[in-house]
Amino acid sequence: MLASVTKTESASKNRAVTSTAKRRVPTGVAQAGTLESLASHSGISAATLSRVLNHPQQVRAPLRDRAEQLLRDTGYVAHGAARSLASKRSRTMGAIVPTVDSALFAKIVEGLQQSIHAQGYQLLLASSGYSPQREAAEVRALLERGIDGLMLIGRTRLPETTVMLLGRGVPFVTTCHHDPASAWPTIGWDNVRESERIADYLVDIGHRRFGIIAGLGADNDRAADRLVGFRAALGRRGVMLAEAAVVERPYTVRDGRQAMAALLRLPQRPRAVLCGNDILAYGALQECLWQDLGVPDDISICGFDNIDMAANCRPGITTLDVPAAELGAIAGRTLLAAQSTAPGDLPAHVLLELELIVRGSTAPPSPAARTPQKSRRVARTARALAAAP
Amino acid sequence: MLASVTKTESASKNRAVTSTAKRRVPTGVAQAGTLESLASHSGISAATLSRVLNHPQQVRAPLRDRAEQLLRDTGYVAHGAARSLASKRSRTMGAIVPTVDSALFAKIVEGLQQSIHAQGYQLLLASSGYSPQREAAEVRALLERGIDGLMLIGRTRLPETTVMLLGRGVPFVTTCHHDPASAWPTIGWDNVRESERIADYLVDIGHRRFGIIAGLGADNDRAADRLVGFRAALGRRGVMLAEAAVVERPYTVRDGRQAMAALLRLPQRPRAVLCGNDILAYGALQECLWQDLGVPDDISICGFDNIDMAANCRPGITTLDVPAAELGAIAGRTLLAAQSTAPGDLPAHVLLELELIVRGSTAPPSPAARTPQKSRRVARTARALAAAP
DNA sequence: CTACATCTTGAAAGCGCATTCAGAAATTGA
DNA sequence: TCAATTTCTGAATGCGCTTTCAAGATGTAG
Repeated sequence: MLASVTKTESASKNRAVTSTAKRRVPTGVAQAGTLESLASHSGISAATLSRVLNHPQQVRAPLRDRAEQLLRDTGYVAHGAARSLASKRSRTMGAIVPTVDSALFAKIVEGLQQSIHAQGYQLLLASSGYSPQREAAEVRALLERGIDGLMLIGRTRLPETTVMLLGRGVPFVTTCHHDPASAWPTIGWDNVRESERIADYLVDIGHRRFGIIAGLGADNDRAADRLVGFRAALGRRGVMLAEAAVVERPYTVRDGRQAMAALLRLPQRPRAVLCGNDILAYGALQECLWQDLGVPDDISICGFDNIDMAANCRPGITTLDVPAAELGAIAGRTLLAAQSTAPGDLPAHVLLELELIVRGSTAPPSPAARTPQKSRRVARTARALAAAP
Repeated sequence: MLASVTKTESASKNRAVTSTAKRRVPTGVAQAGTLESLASHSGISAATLSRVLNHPQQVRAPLRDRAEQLLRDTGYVAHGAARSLASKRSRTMGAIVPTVDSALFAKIVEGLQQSIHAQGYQLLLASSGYSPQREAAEVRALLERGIDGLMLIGRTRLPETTVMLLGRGVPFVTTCHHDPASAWPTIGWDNVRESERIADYLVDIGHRRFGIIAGLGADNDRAADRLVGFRAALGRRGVMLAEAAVVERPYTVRDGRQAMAALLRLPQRPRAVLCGNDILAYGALQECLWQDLGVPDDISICGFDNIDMAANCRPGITTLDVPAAELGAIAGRTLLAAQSTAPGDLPAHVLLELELIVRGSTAPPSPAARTPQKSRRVARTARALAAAP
C-alpha cells in the first residue's frame, strides 16, 4: 500500500489440512473429582475440604495439612460454576473495549488483566466495535456470566446499559474520560481540557493556520470531546478555523493520510494539524512526507495517546501521554476494592493528568518554509533514493 | 527517547481524587429474578421457562409467546453459574497469549473473540508473559472457570499443562506453529520453513553478508524456530555466518535498535539482516536510519508477522504476512466445532502458508554502496533536515 | 368412538460447592 | 479434676438452573 508490495494475493483461505488430531488421554492421571468424592475416599468431609480451600485458618493444622496434601495429590480442580453458585461470586471481572486491536486498548486491557490477576481474578473480555448496541449486548452477556465487576470505555452508551448495570448492582467503572458527576467511578482524563492544552501549545509556539483531523465523534465521546477541546482552545485564542479545515475520520493510518491529503488541498494550507489520536497523526505525517513536505518545517503535527508508534517514527510525534497500563491497573484495583465495599460508597473518581510529550513533529512555523525551493528539492531526491524498493 | 522529549516526569501516580461516586439504583426497575420466582408469579413453570430459553421448539407457540413476553418484560438475566452447573457448559472459551500488548496477539485475540461471539460464547483472556509457569497457572485458573475450549500460543510449555488439559478433556488448540504429529489441533505455520523462505529470498537477490536479530528462544518456540530456519537456509545456500552476527533479543523496538547497533559494529558489517519479527526489524531500521545508513541501499532488513507498523514506516519492511485475525477466527471455529464433536475425532491441523510481502526495506546489495561518499552525504543532510526537532 | 402413540407440561432431582447448624473435641479456669 | 468456653468438624441445606420423569393433553388409527 504505502510501498511497493509484491503479494501473490492468493485466496487468503487456509490451505493444507493435514492429518486429524487424535486425542490420547494419558492413563493414570487422576480424573477431576468433586470434593464430595474426595471426602468419601479420604475420611475428611467435603465441608472441611472446602474450608481448607477458602478459609484455611478455620481448620486445625494437622487436618489441614492432610487435606492440602490430598487436594494436591489428586490434582483437584475446583468447579467454578458450583463455586460461584454457592458463594455468589465468580472471581471474574469483565471488560468491554471498542476493539482489542488497538495499541491503546490493548495496553489498558493488559494493565487491567495484570492487576486483577494478582487477586486471583480472571478477565472476561468483550469488544463492542464502537457500537452501543453491541456494547449493551455484551454487558448483558457478561452479566449473565456473573462478573463481579466491569470496566467500560467512555460515556457514550445506551441508557438501558447503565440501567442494567445499576439494577444488577454490579460494580463498574468507565474509563478514558472524566465525569465527577457520574454515579459510578470514572477513571481517566478530561478529553476536552487536555485537547485544549495541546492546541494551546501549538498556538503558544506561534501557529495560526490550523487543520484538525478528528476521530469519528458519533458513538465516541472521546473523539467528540477532543474535537470540542481543539475548537474551544483555538476559538479562545482567536484563531480562525475554516470548516473545511476540520475533518472527521475513523482511527486508521489510511484515513489519517487521506484526511491530511484533503487538508493539503485547501487553498489556505494549514501549518499545524491537530489529530484525534496518534494513529491519525501518523497517517497525516506519512502523507506529508510522501508529498515531500517537511515535518515540522512545513507542517507541525500533533497526536494524542502516545502509543509506541508515536515515539518510534521519524520525526517522533508530539502527543499527550496516556498512562494506559496504569489506567487499566487503577480500574482493576477500583473494581477489586468495590468487592469488599458497601455498594453505597464506591471508590472515587480518578482524574489523570496527561503529559505533553514534545517530539520532532512540531516546531514554530518557520518563515523560510513558505518559499522553500532548493532545500526541498534536495530532500526530495534523497528521500526518493531512500525509499526506493 | 528517540526524539527529543519534553516530559515533566512528575510522579506518574494519579492525582486528583474528586467526589465519591454515589450509586443510585433507579426505582421501578425489575430486579433480576430467578426462573423459580418468575414461575410462581406467572403460572408458567420454571421448567417451561427454561425450555423456552434453551429449546424453544419444545414449547408450543402460545405458551412460548407468553413466556418470552414475560422474560422480556421482567428483563430476566440468566444466572450463568447455575446454568453452567446444570448444563455442564459455560459457553466460555479461554485464551492465553504471552501478552495482549502486541499487535500480533491483539489481532489474534480480536479474531478469536469475534468468531466465538457469533455463537454466543464469551472470551476469558489471560496472559502468560512468556512464562510457562504462569501459563500453567492460568490454564488451571481457566479450567476452574469451566471453559469449554482453550487457545494457546506455540508449543513450549510445562508438561503438566498439557496433562491437565488432556486429563480434563477440554478441547484446546495451539496456534502460531505447526505440528502435524500433535495429539490436538495446531493452527499456524511452520516457522522454520517460512523463515527459510525469507532467508532464501535475500540470498536469491544476491545477499551474502548476513546478520540475524532473533527473538529470545528460551520459552518461545516461534522465535527459536525462526532462528533455526534462518540458519538452515543460509547454511544450505553456502552462506557463511559468524556467530557474532547472530543476536537474540526481546521483542522490543529498543532492543531491535541496540541489536542492529551491535551488528553494525562488526568488522564485517552485514548487508542484510533477518529479524525475528517486525518489532525487531523496525528497531533495526530505525538504528540504520539514525546512523545514516541507507535502507535498502546499504542494508536490507526483513521482518516477520507483517504488523501494521511494517507497512506504515519508511521504507516499508519486507516481511511475511501472518493472517492474525483469520488465525484467531479459525481457532475459534475449531473450538466451536469441538463442542459438538466426539472427543475422539477432533478437527484437523491447519497449516497456513504465509505470503512474502516485499517492501522497500530490501533490495539487491548495491555495489555502489560499498564506498558511498557523495550520495550518502546528500542523504544525510536531507535527513537531518527532515528530522530536525 | 375407543385404544394407543405423540406432544406438552410441571414436579422433582440433582449439578458441586459454600455455609449454617449442631454436635464433638479441645482448651481454659477454678 | 470438672465445668464452662471456645474451637473444630461433619451433616445437611440450598444457590438457580437443566433435565429427567411421569402425568396430562392432543392427535391418530382402527
